[in-house]
Formats: sequence, structure tokens, C-alpha cells
Amino acid sequence: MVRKPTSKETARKPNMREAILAAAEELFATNGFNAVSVRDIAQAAGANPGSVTYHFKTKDGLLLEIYRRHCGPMNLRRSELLAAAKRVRDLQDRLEAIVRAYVVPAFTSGSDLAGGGARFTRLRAVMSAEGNEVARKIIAQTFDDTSHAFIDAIHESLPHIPRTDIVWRSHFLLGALYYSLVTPERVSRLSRGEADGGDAASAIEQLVQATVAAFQAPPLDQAAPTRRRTVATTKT
Amino acid sequence: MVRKPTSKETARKPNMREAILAAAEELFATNGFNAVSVRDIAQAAGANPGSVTYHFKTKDGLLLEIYRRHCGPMNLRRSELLAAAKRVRDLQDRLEAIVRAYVVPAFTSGSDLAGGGARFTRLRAVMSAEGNEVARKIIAQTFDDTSHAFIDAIHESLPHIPRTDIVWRSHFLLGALYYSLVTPERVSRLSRGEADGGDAASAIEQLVQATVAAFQAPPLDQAAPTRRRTVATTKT
DNA sequence: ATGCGATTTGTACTATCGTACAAAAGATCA
DNA sequence: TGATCTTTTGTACGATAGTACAAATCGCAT
Repeated sequence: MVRKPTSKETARKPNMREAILAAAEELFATNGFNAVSVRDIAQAAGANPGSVTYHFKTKDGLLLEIYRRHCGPMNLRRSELLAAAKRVRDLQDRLEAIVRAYVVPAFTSGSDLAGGGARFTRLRAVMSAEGNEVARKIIAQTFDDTSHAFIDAIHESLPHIPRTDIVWRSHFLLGALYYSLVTPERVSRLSRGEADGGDAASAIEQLVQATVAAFQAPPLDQAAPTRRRTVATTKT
Repeated sequence: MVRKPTSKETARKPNMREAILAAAEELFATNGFNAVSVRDIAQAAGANPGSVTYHFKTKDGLLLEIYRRHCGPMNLRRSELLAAAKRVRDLQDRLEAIVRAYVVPAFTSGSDLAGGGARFTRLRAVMSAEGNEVARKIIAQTFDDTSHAFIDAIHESLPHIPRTDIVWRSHFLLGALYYSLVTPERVSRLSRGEADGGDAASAIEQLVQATVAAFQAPPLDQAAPTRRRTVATTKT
């Protein structure tokens, strides 16, 4: 059934509000928050600077709305995939499924909103690097629950690993994930064209494979207890 | 022998040029390039905005000088440690030594310049996220040689892994490394205080241990060939 | 067609940005 | 001490930032 739009939802151009959101998302994700002006965004969206103020009041409000748009759907998707992963019997398979449930929504469209979750994940990476206050608050509120759920699930499938180690390795996973989206061309360059850093499918498989192995590494306490630790403090 | 400073090197205050560099490094690393104004830097350094222009001409020039200061010493240190690591006999030990040679200089002071390599590495992470042009050029010029040297060394100690996989996993290592320096407090928070994300020694050990395991993961081609791959494309 | 609320436009205001530049101050050596 | 060079200071200028606001415009129900 096709709902008739009320006057509250109508807009002159197809959807200027969405166009502004998409343009801002793209520009913020590639250049950072402060490097992009409201005028840049408006121009990229084919809109007037005043329209941005009208729809989102402030530049911070625009960023806030971008987060609001994506956080819910992406975390919902992750929860669904995590629930499915937890039902996997084999422990090794389950671990891989859990990691995949964490990684896949970050790369692919978690909500089909304006073209994909990869762009939003990259945005998160950049905001995190810049120490953006608006983003920091939302992240802590919205993503920590999800992170804990994944950490717990991983911990259950790797009971002999201390929770502290799981946290560290999850952190490394997120860092690797972010960096893959921030500078994919570096992979292409260093592999001399043999790999395409921008290919999401490759990135996902490589990341899942590497991360599963990292999680399965022996815990730090008992790591190589018989071998002399190579101390890397050298004199120059 | 104590060299008498020439008039070209003298300065009224202990070393205003260094103070500006240190302040800029700190501010850029925590807030990004565009969020920090020349006036912010001058104030943090106890200097006059004009002094920044005098010493570094432009804001880009200041960033450039920060890179020049650190790149050489850090890569030199890495080369030394890598050379030492390559002499390790046991393949497992050698791999760990190589990874450590890559990680340690990024965390600890690579040059004793203004307080440590961790700050500079964090700066690199933030500039990379922001897509800073000045940084991008220097990185590609200066660090790719080092990266290739490490990739080759790792490949030699893991000959059965395709080079492409090594590249991906090195990329993940750098991403994890960056992220550990960008948001260490997230580790503390998620571990509920059981771990200190800001502790360099812990970060290094955790990162080395996890990364070595990641490098040792089976190559993608032959990964779990008998198991059905869990395809994470779900319908909503 | 007309009136009305929603949206877009155009413009302007203030603040701050990077940077230039002349003057002041300090250091060095004949 | 006084001349000279280096460094610091203070100020100013043009550009651009975020945002506010009134006028113009559009879509739609009546």
C-alpha cells in the first residue's frame, strides 16, 4: 500500500534533506569535520547554505543526524547476525561467525541509507581520530553496548583467554577495520597492484581470517613461557 | 667538545622553536590539523603567533617540519631493529622479533625528540584519517620503503603465505597500532578498568602477540576448505 | 485560483582564520 | 658602547567560517 505523503514530508526537490546528509557524510568521511565547510556541503548537495541551517540548525546538528541515521540500523543488524552466530555449534566456526557479524555490517550497507555502511564506518574512523566531541558522546552511548555483547560472545567461545586480552584484540580489530576503510589505496600500493584495497569482499575475508587467528593466540601470561622474551630495548 | 653556538642558533628564550614544534605536535595529534589554529599553537607554546610564521613560514610548513624531525630517526631505529631481527634463527622467534621491530619504535621515543614517538605516531594516524595532503606525500615517500622492507622480511619467515595476505595483515597491524594510540581510553573503558589502554608496554605486548598469530593464520585460498563458508548476507 | 505552511534563496553579521609586515627587543662582536 | 643580525611582538588585512533572518518560492488543501 502506497502511503500518501503528508504536507509535512513534501519537498520541492526530490529530497534535499537527504542530499545534504549524503554529501556531508561523504565529505566528512574523506576530509574530516573541520576541513569541510557548510558551504562545501551545500554546494556538493546542490543546495543553498541556508538550507543546511534550516534542516539541521548547526553543523554539529548535521553530524548528529548522520549518526542517528546509521547507528540504530547498523547495531540492529549486528545484533541479528550475532544472535545467529551464537547458535553455531562448532566453537571454531562460531568464533568466525561472531567476527563476521561484527565486520560485515561495517563494510556493507547496514541500512541502505544513502549508499552504505562503509562510508559511515569511515566517518566514524575519522571522527574518532579527530577526537570529535559530538561523535565521542554518541559512540560511548551507542556502541559500547554492542562492543560488550561481542566481547562477551567471543569470550564464551574462547573461555581460556582472559577477558583483558579479548578486549585488546577487539580493539585491534576495530582499528584494522577503520584503517582499511580510511586508506584502502595503501593496500593496493604496497601489494604492487596484486590486491585491491577498496574491494570490500577481499577486505572482509582478509580481516576475518586474520582476526580469528589473533583471537586464538595464546594468552599473554603463558605466551611462550620457555622462550626467552626478545626485549627490543636497544642502545643507539 | 662543546661547540660554541653561532649567532644563527641563538634564541632569546630557551628554545622557542622547539616549544612551538612540541605544542603543535601535541595539538595536531589530539585534535587534527584543521581544528587547531596557529594562534592555539602559539598560545600553548607561550609564543606570539608571528613567531610561528617567522620560524615555519606557513602552517603546512610547520607540519612538514614535524615530519622531518621524526621520520629519519624512527625509520633508522626500525631498520636497526629489523636487521637484528633478521639474524634470529628460529622462524617463530624471528617473526616475533620482526613485528616487534616494527611496533616498538612507533610507541617509544624513536628520537628522543620532544618526548617520544608515540605522539608522532598518533599524529600520523590522525593526519592519515583526515587525508592531509602534506602528510600523504611524505608518508608515501618516506614510509613505503620501510613498509616494503618489513613485508619482505615477514614474507621470508612465512614463505607459504602469499605476499598479498602479508600486505593485508601488515595493513591491519598498522591500523591496530594507530587506533591503540588514538583512543587508548576505549580499552580501559571496555575492560572495565582491568586494562590500561595508555600503558605502552601492555599495548606493545598485546599487539605483538595478536599480530604474530594473525600473520601465521592460514592463507585465504586454503582456509578451512572443507567447511561451509558462513555467508553473512542476510535478509532483513 | 487562492491562501497557507513548508522550504529555499540571498544576504549580512560577527568571529576567526592564515599570513604579512613594520617596529621593538635581544644577542653578538668589533 | 654601538652596529648589526636574529628573534619576538603587535597589529592589520583579506578570506572564509558558522549562523541568523527576511524575502521569495513552491506544493497542496480548500
